[in-house]
Amino acid sequence: MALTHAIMTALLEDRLSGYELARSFDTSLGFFWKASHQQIYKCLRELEVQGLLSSEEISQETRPDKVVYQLTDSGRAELDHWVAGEGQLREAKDDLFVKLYNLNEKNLPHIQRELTARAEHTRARLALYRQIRERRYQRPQDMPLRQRGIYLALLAGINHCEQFLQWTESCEQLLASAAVN
Amino acid sequence: MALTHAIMTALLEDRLSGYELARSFDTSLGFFWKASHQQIYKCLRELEVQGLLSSEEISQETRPDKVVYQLTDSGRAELDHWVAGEGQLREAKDDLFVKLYNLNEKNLPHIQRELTARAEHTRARLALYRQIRERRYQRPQDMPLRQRGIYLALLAGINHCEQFLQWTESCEQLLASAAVN
DNA sequence: CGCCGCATGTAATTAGTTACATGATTGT
DNA sequence: ACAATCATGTAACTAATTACATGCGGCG
Repeated sequence: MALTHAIMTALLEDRLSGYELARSFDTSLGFFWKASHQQIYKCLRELEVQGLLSSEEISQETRPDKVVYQLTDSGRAELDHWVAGEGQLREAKDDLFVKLYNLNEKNLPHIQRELTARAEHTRARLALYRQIRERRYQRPQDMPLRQRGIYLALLAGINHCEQFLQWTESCEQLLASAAVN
Repeated sequence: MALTHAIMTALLEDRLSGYELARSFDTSLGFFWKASHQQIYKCLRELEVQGLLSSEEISQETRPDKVVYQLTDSGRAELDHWVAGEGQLREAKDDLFVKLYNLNEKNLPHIQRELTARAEHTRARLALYRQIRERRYQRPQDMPLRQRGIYLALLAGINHCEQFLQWTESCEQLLASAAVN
């Protein structure tokens, strides 16, 4: 489960509760690895049993108590070991492309709508990425290595969105004429 | 399971055996939806039970017998229904970006190697995509709708590869100076 | 004779999703 | 009063991976 490594990565610099992890997976690292809170809590318990994380209960006055986790030395070692290993490529799976294989006169309007919706979603995502870049990564070349890595991941997200939006324009062009016929 | 729909899509025009499906998932549709042969065989049996596919055993002299599947009317209807429904976006998961969040002096050489390997893999993939485009999609605007859809999926693959390769160059630039220090 | 491609599976495990559940506090 | 946010879980299920297994025919 690479989710374990994503969680440990999120804990590299901060001690976080399951809830906070789930929140941070809605942004930042979560742009590249999504997980539900259920999965995260389960994973956290397993990681603690394995001794890769340690936990501490924090009492809070105004809010419910929470349990924060941090990397243990052996967690750090395991993470280093994972990073040093060969990453395996998992092919992206996307409904949209499978649907395009089904394109015909009848479903054309619907698929065009889906393309538009995806473009819309991608535009929003791109705006968010760009905002993060402007706020925090004006001069990546001056930053420490880890920050540069995070910046590069962000840049991959930005480039991917830009490319996707260009592609949706190609789709519009190639499908526009068909809509008339 | 969207794999069922990918399988039905692959059977839109051809009657195929499980083995042939697995092979075709190494190319074409498989660029966008991967599956192992075990998963495919299992799925085929379930789809037949549900009446969405029908099968026929084909005796072969020089090779082992095989079972070919084809879409039934209700399979076609189900596929149409799925295409007409709302597609759900599943966020891509990629080790590489999680690893970038772990970037430091120690693992830098390894991560650079991984980036290079991915670029290499992407170049090969891109060459394949381009070959397919040149051989079969010289004039997509003159093709029937379904072919255009398939072309657009291919184009997404091409654009994605091109974008990724540009990104790996950004990585090289931003990480080159660090390697010296 | 041994490996490769064709062709099909079982079994066990891991990963991930969906539905449901609880209970506190803060803001409108 | 009601919804939203914080905080944590259980249970059931679906999807996917990994390891193992079988047997035939062609090629070098």
